[in-house]
Amino acid sequence: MSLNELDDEVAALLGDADQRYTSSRRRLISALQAGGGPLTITQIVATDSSLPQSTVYRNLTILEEAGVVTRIVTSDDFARYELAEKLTGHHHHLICTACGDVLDFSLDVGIEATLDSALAIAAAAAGFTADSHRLDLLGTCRNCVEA
Amino acid sequence: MSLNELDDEVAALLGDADQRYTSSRRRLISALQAGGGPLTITQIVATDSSLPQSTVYRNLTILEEAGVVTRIVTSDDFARYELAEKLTGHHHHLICTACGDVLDFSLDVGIEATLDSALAIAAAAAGFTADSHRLDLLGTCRNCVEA
DNA sequence: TCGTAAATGATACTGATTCTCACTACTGTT
DNA sequence: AACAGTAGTGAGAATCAGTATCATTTACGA
Repeated sequence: MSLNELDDEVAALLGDADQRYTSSRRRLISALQAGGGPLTITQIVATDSSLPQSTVYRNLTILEEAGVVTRIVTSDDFARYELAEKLTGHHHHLICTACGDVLDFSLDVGIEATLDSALAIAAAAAGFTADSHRLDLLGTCRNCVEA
Repeated sequence: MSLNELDDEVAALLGDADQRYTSSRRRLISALQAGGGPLTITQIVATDSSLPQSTVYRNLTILEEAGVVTRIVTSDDFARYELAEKLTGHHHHLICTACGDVLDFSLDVGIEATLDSALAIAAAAAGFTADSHRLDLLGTCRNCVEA
């Protein structure tokens, strides 16, 4: 998705939620797109220091409610945000247990399909209504292995 | 695993970590086993009110370092703990996005194997050293669907 | 039994996140 | 183009799950 298409899509989603696509929110989206993976609030503010922390927190909450971004929680103390799968496509995360960094990766479509049907069966057995799945790989990233 | 076998295993793991298997820790393990899924600190204290909160926090940290329990973080504000997979076997979680509750489920061994090999390939491609995977199903539990 | 080290638990503290609120910037109307 | 009304902003205060402190208690080994 090009930056323009992304912008249009974000504008539409915000419009549906009766929210404006303000300059702060544009800069936030732009920082997230440049990030190449989920970012912490600290990373976002470091990327674009014109964004005050309170604005980042507030707008990420609004963007999440509008379905534009997704909040990712790992085991460390910092929440991370990335563009929603609606915008970037379905993917998973490599979570480094040493430094906390998170990278994206995708699986073969066939495997996703196999998984989805197995999960649907398991969910039904528990009387659970499934919305989505979340698959993360925990380990050590290239940088931390070398260190 | 019976309660006695579990006790022996926990005692061994704590011994390896130069930690004692004290009465507080026994009660903690017992509460976690009775829980049938990951529990929050609040739930643990509610289950066994003789356990002070600070002791629960401290001992869960120690038990996690000893490999006896695992800390689970979902999107709500409360960490949850469950017995480590070493003790209960590999499994996954159904996470209710309405009430935050977490239930256990398992997948067919064949599907786990397929998944593991696909993940190994993806990890290698990213220069990532994989330790384990985490697969959760997000949705609405039976109670919340009815409500 | 004694001495030492570990565990306990009430309480104080920390820090990520959320809330508050006076101020600013839009948007649509006349 | 000025106006009124509404939404967004951002600095600082408040919140609260989780962690650290430390005097007291408990348990192990000699």
